[in-house]
Amino acid sequence: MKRKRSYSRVTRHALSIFGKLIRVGRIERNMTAQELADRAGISRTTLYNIEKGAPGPEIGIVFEVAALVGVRLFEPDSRLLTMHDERLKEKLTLMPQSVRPAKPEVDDDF
Amino acid sequence: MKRKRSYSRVTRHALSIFGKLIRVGRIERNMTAQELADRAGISRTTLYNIEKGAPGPEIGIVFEVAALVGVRLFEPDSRLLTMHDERLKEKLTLMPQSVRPAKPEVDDDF
DNA sequence: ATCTAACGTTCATTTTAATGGACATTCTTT
DNA sequence: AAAGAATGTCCATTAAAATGAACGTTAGAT
Repeated sequence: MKRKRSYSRVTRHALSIFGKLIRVGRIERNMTAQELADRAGISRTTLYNIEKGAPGPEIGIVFEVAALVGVRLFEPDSRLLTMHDERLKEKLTLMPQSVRPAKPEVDDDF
Repeated sequence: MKRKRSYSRVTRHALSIFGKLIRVGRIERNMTAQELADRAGISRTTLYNIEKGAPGPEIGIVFEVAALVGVRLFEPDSRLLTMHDERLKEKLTLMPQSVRPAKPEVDDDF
């Protein structure tokens, strides 16, 4: 079966930005593509795809590369960090363990 | 050849947080795992791995899912957004096009 | 201006993720 | 407490990413 996928504009945009951030970080740190690839334990081709903002690469690899060049998603001042792991875990326990879809077809999210 | 990979602590942590954020977002929006998976065009198994914080899933898919439940990497107040695409492109053109590794083995980043 | 190395890009092969099914295990509502 | 549904998790198959080689192009140091 074919599996062609589509990505929303926001996703593509985020990927593009993320790739550029990594590239900028790498150049600022004076690393060659090969060097960074080696340190990350990946091939230069994969790094190329990451910097290009391709949707395919594994998220773990991308995060790893990002960390290597100082690009962090959860910066100290980021709103996302405000809720770090433990907090989220707590919050999660306070929420329903399984979700029951709303009976009526009323779309309540807008 | 074996290709076993290792991920740094920060990477694993970031993945864990990201997965939890998605899960919280999903539950808040009252979606079942199957629903969200369908909307994202992926299998429930993959969503399961994403929420678990596995490093394997494609970054494009993860970003897409995140967007669907309202988790945005580049929030308005995020430092990362301050530099959006165009700015980064500019900055990039002002930087060297190719990096030349420092001659001496002096490790200058610390 | 030249020369070397970093970069952009493609491609066949290898390795791994995505899938859908299946089943046990909780939740949640009745 | 019983039922039904949502979730956790494993597995074989299928589709796609990661790799490394290759090669032309371009930037930057001499």
